[in-house]
Amino acid sequence: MNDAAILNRPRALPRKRDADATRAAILEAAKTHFARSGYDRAALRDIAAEAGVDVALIKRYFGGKEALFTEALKASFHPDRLLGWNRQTFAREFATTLAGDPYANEARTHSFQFLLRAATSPTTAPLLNLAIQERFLAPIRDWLGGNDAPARARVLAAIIIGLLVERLIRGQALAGAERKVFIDHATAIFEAMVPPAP
Amino acid sequence: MNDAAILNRPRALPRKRDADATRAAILEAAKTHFARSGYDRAALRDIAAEAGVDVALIKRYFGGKEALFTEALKASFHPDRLLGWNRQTFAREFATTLAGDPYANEARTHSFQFLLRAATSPTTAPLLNLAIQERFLAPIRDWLGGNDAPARARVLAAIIIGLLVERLIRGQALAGAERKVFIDHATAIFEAMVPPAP
DNA sequence: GCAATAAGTCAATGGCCATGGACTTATTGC
DNA sequence: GCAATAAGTCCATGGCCATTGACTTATTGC
Repeated sequence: MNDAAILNRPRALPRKRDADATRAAILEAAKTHFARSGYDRAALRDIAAEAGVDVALIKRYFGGKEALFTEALKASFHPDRLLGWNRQTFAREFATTLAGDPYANEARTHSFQFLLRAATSPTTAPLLNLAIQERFLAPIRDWLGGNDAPARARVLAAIIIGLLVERLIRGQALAGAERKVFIDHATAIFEAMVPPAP
Repeated sequence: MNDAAILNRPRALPRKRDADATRAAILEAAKTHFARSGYDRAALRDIAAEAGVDVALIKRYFGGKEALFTEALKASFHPDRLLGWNRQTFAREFATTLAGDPYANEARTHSFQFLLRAATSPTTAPLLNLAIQERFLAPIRDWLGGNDAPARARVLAAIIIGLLVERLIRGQALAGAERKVFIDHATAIFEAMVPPAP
C-alpha cells in the first residue's frame, strides 16, 4: 500500500541477529499499521513485512495480535508528548498539521489517530474509553491549568478529536484558499481555548 | 451476541414472501450491526440471521457488502434535522444539548455511532467522504453562506463531530460548574463560527 | 388449475489471515 | 573449533467470511 515507506526502510542485507532490535522494529511497524488501518484491517503479515522480519517472530516476541496491539498502544501514546506543547506556537502548528494529509506520518497526530481508531473499534472500545479519560483528558487538563480546566479540557479535547475525524474523512490535504481559512479558524479556536500564560 | 434482539424479532412462521419487507428487514438489521460492530466486524451472515433471511438475499437485493453499507449509511443519516437551526439561538441550545446525556435520544445516538464507526474505518472512510460532503457539509455550507463558507463549514462540522464524540465517551450529562463552563465555551466557539446575519 | 416468474434456499468455492510447530542458521561461551 | 542456545525461516492448518450459481418453492396472471 505505502510503497515508499517499505522501500525506504533501512533493510541492510540479511540484518544482524538482534532480538531487541527486531522486537523494536516490529513494534514500530505495528504502531504505524494499527494507526493507519485499525485493528481489524492491519495484517500481521504486512507488519512483519514492513519490519523486514518473518511473521512467526511476532508470535515469538509478543504472543499474538491482541498482545501486540496492546503493547503498540502503550508504546505509541506517551503523555509526555502532550506536555511538550509550546503554548505560544501550538495553535497554528497544530492547525496546520490538521489541514494536511491524514496519512502523513506526523508523530504527534499519529498517536491520536491510533487512539481514535482504537476507541471506535468495538473490540477495544470498552477498555479504551477509560484510558482516553486518563491518558488524554487528564494530561490536557493539567497542561491547561486554572480553575475551569476540567471543562475547558473537555471542549479542547473534543475539538481536537473532531478535527482529527474530519481530516480522516477528508482523506487528503487541503489546498489553496480553503486551506488558509481552515487553518486561521482552527488556530483562532485553539488560541481561545488555551490561555497564553500558565 | 445480542440474543434478546434476535429472540424478540417478529419471525412469524416461514414468513410471507414479500420482497419489500425482507429488503427493509435486511436494511434495518444492517444499520444495527454496522453501528454496533463497524464495517469490518459486521458479518453478512449475522445481519441476514437477524433479519431472518438467507445470506444470499443480501446479494440479490443489495449487490454486496459495500453496497449494503452505503445504503444503510444513507438510510441512517437524515439531513433534514440540520436545516431547522435558528441562527440566533442555535449556539447555546446546541451547546446545552451537547453537555447533556448522550443517550437521551436513542435513535440519534445510534445513527451517530454508525457514522463515527464508518469515519474511522479506512475501508469506509472514502464512502463516507462522499455522503458527508453531500448530506452534512453541503447543507452546513449553504446554511452558513459567505465566501469562505466551505472552509468554515469544515471546521464547524469537525467541532460538532468532536463534541458529539466527547459526549459519547463521557457517557453521561455534565453537572454543576463544569457544565456551565463547558456550555459557555462551546457557545462562544459556535458563535464565532456562525455569523449572526445571513 | 397451470405455466411463468419472482422469492427464497443450499452448498461449494476461494481468498485472507492468525496461529502453530518443525526446521535451519547464526552467535556465543568455553 | 565445537557444542549449546537463541534468532530467524518455512510451510501447513484451520477458521472465518463474502461471493456465487444452481436449485426449490411460493405466488400471480390467465
